[in-house]
Amino acid sequence: MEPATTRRDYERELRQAGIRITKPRKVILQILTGSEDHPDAMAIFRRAVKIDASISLATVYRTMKLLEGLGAVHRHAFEGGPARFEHADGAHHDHLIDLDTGKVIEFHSETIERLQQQIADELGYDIEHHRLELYGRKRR
Amino acid sequence: MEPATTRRDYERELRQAGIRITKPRKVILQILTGSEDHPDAMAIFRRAVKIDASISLATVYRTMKLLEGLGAVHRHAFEGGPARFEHADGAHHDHLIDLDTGKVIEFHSETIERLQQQIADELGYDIEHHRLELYGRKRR
DNA sequence: AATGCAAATGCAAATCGTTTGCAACTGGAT
DNA sequence: ATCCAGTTGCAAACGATTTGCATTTGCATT
Ligand SMILES: [Mn+2]
Ligand SMILES: [Mn+2]
Ligand SMILES: [Zn+2]
Ligand SMILES: [Zn+2]
Repeated sequence: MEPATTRRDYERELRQAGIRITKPRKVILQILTGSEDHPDAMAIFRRAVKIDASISLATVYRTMKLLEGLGAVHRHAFEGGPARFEHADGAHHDHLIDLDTGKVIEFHSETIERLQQQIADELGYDIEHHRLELYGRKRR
Repeated sequence: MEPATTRRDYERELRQAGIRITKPRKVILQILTGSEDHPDAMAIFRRAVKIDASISLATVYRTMKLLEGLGAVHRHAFEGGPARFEHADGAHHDHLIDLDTGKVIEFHSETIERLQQQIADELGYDIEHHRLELYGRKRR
């Protein structure tokens, strides 16, 4: 049977956007698509250095900005820390951040999404994007 | 008739929290309670200097942190810019940011709030606080 | 396979928003 | 009026991110 979703081919996408596939970009894309967490630039950099020791942090930042512009990654600015990233594969979701562990849990509510639309409608706005973050602690 | 809501007396609150009412704090509180917008530290500083030319930006930052800790102000980290503040008087609300003008529009949905609770419940979490920001443009 | 050149890189320095060390200065309790 | 811990202004430090620039590299062209 077929996989439920086809994985995006980011290198193809970059190429057809007229952007060069360089070694650092290959490495960073590989890290991004191979991770299911939300690493920050420094974490991506550390992982990248293991694959290609010559990569610089500046290039990680430049690449994240490039990929964000192409819609290939999402940037999150959770409270307190540096920006964190995730590949833009997969469906939209929002985040619950565990204040004790820093763990990020993904969730999605179609109802909330609809209500957001409705609110924007009533205010005469079109939503470009939004951000819903819940900060909490495990109940015990 | 009485006003619908009684305005908080921040100076009293500070005093009873064992915190000194200094001149810079008076000025900053006056600015905060007298504003209905969401100024950043530099904007607060500029307004403060007009009232007392000796105030420093460092004190604005220190005071904002102090007031935030006391629950007297809320800090927002909207996309792109520096942190912005508003006094914590009034009821909870979320924000719609106009991407063209930077204008911040407040809204509230009891239904969304309830759904957030429900989601956290199902994930076994207690929400400490949350952040819902809509970024959009005026429909035309 | 060699050439050419704009695009991309690494490095270090710069920038931005925010925080902090420290000596001088109050607020407010006595 | 005195006292002293809390608070201030200043400048320097900070962490995250961006940028200038000389060098390297992808890749389109021969
Ligand atoms: Mn996610
Ligand atoms: Mn508000
Ligand atoms: Zn959402
Ligand atoms: Zn809310």
